[in-house]
This record gives sequence, C-alpha cells and structure tokens, in this order.
Amino acid sequence: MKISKREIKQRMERFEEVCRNSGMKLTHQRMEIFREVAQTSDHPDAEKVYQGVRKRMPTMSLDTVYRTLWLLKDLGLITTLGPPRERTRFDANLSHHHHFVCIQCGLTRDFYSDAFDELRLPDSVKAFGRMETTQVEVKGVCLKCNAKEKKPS
Amino acid sequence: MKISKREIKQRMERFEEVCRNSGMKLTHQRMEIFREVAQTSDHPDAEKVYQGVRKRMPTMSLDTVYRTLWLLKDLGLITTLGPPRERTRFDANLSHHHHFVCIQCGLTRDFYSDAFDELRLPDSVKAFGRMETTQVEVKGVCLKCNAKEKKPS
DNA sequence: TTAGGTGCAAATTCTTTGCACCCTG
DNA sequence: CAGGGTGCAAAGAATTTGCACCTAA
Repeated sequence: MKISKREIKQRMERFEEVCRNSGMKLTHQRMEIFREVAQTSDHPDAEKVYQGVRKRMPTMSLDTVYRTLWLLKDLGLITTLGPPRERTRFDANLSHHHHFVCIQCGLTRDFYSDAFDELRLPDSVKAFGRMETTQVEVKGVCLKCNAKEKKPS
Repeated sequence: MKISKREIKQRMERFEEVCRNSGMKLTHQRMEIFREVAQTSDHPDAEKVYQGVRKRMPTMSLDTVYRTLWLLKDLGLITTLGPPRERTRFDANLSHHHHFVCIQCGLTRDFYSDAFDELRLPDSVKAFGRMETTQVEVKGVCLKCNAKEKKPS
C-alpha cells in the first residue's frame, strides 16, 4: 500500500526537522531507512526495510537498519507494532477481554467492557476482510512506574 | 495477580476435557505448564512459565515449555499477546489510528474511526494507572487468505 | 505394547555489540 | 577535523529441532 507523494514529503520534512533539533546527524543511510518506512503502510519488519533500502543503497547493513529504527522510535518518528523487544506472552483468559499495558514495564492487566465489546466497526474495515475479534489495547503507565517517575530514587 | 481457586479449577477441567477430545496425552508436564498459565493473570512469557513450573518439577525443560505452550495455543486453550512468532514491525503513521490484522498472514492495515477515538474507558481501568493512548486491534482474515481458504489450490 | 512426549544439546533466527574506518556538521 | 555513524563480523537472546529414551493410554 503506497502513501501519497505529498504525505511522504511531509513525513520526510518532519524527519529532517526532528533530526536537526535533536542534534543527530542526517546521514544518507538514515534518510533512506526512514523513507522506506514512511513510503508504505505495510508495517514492514527490519528485514523488509533492509531489503528495500538495499535496492537503492547496496552497501547498507542490517545492523544499521536496526540501530536506526530504534533511534527513530526513540525520537517518536515511528512506532512499533506489538510488544517491541519483548517476548511472546501467554494468556489463559478466554473470555472476551481487553488489555491495559504499561509502556514502561510491560505490566499487562485484563479488563472488561460491554461498550467495547459492542463496538461497531467502520465500513472501511469491512473491505479488508472477515472480522473475528476486536480487542482494545490501552497503553499507559502503571501505578508503580508512575510513582517511580515522580520520585526518582 | 492470582485467579480464584474456583476459576482455576474450571480452567483445569476444561484443559483435561480438551486434551482427551483431541487425543493428546495428558502428561504431568502439560498439566503443570497449563496450570502455571491458568493460575495467574500476569500474562507470563515462556521463561516465566518455565521458572514457575520448575519449582514444582525441577526436571522440566524449557523446550517442553515452548512446545506445550504452542500446542495449547493451537488447541485454543490459551492465547498469545502481541505478534506470536513474528518480528517487530514498524509504522510511520503518527496519526491516531487503529489496526486490522490478518491472523493468517499478518497483513496489517490502518484505519480511522472517530467513534473509537472517543471511547470512554471503564472506571476499572483507571485503577491500573495513567492512560495515554487507546488503540483498537481488529483481528480477522484478509481477502486474500479468505479466498485461499475457500478454494484451496 | 507403542506412538506420542520429553530432556538434552545443538541449531536457527532475530537482534545487538565491539571495533576500526568514514563522513556530517 | 572531531565525534558521532557505519559496516563487518562475531556475540547474544529467544525459540526450534534431532534424536534416543521414557511413559500414558
């Protein structure tokens, strides 16, 4: 799925601006890696980004792709899907439930909500395929981590 | 977070029933691994399950834990959080959006919904900590995979 | 009894790191 | 030209697999 030229341009401009403001160097590699993620809505993994950039820049190495992607994430220029740098976790709760996940420590708690369960999906989603379940993920900071933030050591 | 004795018992009974019906053997190892996941709402990873089971059964090996967890998942006795057996994926779309994810091939598409964005969280969630974002994940089967299912080669 | 299950150790896969050279600012 | 950035190769972490022995049915 391609992104419009206009949107890509905006994303690239934002990228360059954030780069400058944060003092990081604006290298050819970083531009191509960001461009690769910015120009698609396919949510590629590191390997996919690597393959894409390589076509334009055959000397690119996979470890630079990883370093750059995490850097871009820290700068808030991209986000990750699923638990980044985390292992798979398992859940024996088979009732329809939703999750609260702490973005600091990964603490995960189930919760229930009839309102969420009854959510009507927009028509645009129906075009993607057949729906099975809808789960809401609330990201935030848990009480413990919140306390640590306010009173550091 | 402990689960009530009553609920654990129900889960174990369901486990034994599914085991028998599916023809798989009801081994001591499998019971202890399932129990470990069933008795908590901590959403443990494989290592955590391994450590827990080991206290009761020191000969348990980590690879049996993995094999058993995936087996339990295939049987529908447990679910996984995050992209199971998948790599981290990246997204340059910073607008508030939600995801449709194909459970067969992993295809992921963004969509937008004001109704979802405005969702009011139940009070019970507020007790977990400070909220930041709420993202809806719709799981289903994409058009391509759906077509394959109906007309297998 | 016997086919499926387990433990061990080795293999894979994904991701990170140390180090010497390179290039942006 | 200085310090961060990159490529390479090797290390690490998470997960999987081959194989010989074991055990539930």
